[in-house]
Amino acid sequence: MGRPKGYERDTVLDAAMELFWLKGFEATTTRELVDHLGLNRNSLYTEFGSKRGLYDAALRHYERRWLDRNLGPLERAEARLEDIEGLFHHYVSVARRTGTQKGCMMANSIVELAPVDVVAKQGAHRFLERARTAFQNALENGRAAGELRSSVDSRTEAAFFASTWLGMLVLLRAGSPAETLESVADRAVSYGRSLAA
Amino acid sequence: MGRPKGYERDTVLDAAMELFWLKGFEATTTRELVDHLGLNRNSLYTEFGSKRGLYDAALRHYERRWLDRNLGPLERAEARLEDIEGLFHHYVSVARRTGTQKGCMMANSIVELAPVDVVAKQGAHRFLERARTAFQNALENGRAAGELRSSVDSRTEAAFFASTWLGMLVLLRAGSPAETLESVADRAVSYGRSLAA
DNA sequence: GAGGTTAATAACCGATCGGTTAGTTATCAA
DNA sequence: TTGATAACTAACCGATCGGTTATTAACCTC
Repeated sequence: MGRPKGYERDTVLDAAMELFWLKGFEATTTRELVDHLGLNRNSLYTEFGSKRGLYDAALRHYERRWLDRNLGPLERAEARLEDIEGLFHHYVSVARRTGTQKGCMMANSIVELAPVDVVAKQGAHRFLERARTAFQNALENGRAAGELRSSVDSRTEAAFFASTWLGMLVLLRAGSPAETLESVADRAVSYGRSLAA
Repeated sequence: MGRPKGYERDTVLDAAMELFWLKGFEATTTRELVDHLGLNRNSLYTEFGSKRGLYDAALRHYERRWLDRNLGPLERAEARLEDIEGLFHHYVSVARRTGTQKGCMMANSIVELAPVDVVAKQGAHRFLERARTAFQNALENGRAAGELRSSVDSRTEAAFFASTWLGMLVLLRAGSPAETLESVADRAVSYGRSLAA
């Protein structure tokens, strides 16, 4: 009942994600948002409550839309060392393909908001824990499959992979040349193989 | 001639650096700045021209004040593998010591400004090049001293170290526990040693 | 087709933003 | 002591910020 919405929430979140991803939270104005999102000012506030409410929704949208896709393979029960390699190589291809430099919205959110916003900080910790767990899962499954030496401490190694990956996300955001990303990925991959049985 | 300044430029830059470092460029207001810097509004604009002028000066101040200290050892002609290890361990101790999470102002600047600001992007590339070169210098000096295998590609390895280090800076900014940073540093150090002759 | 309901429109709000201007105060040289 | 210079104070500026408030338009049910 009532007038139907002239927008689709998912489409709006896509556009909001793009804007916040590129420019960050503070530098994105509500005017820009209403101009690009396909909904009017009033609907923005009735649907999302506030600029920050929209940002948080866009960030969750990003997690579903991108992180699930990128980290997903490492989180499967069948994950292996090659899935870690795939992740690193994926970001090299992103660097090679992309024009604009957006990096990772979640990493951007950490840097911009985590130190001064308790909600963002919690989201950051959830994300970092997820990433480390994903790497760890792939390592442990790989070890169970006999790919890795039994002596490797998967939790520690996972933290190392996660940190290198985070660094790549910053390099991506800086617009570093793809060759740099490739160097990092190559070394990360060869490090992973050095853990092999 | 004329009335003497009631502030010292270096003191002002220290305070501006702290504020911009913690909160970023956009979220720091000129009111906050004049409240904490020990100079008045008018002097801020005659001395630095604009909010952005002050930010850029504060960022250069950060480079002198912190990056020179942290990267300096790796840039010496006598730099060795142990200087790389020292850098990684240094950031673990920062994580263990610190209450607030500021990370690295330069890394924060990359994430916040590089994609939408050509000046910031140039600064980012200068910084990243400096970091990679520092690692590379330590590696090549180490190799010349017989510490490293002659087969290692110092440029590629340096990019890898730099990325892992960048990741640590993000972890620091997220307020990750010191143990996480320690895991990363330990693995980075042991990776460095795996390059030994 | 009338009444109820909800979204779209657009004018509007106080607050705060980065930045400027007018006038006062402190120092120097002569 | 006076005049030039430069930094101080503080009031002020238009623009823009995030958010709200009527009012109108589009849909449903009965």
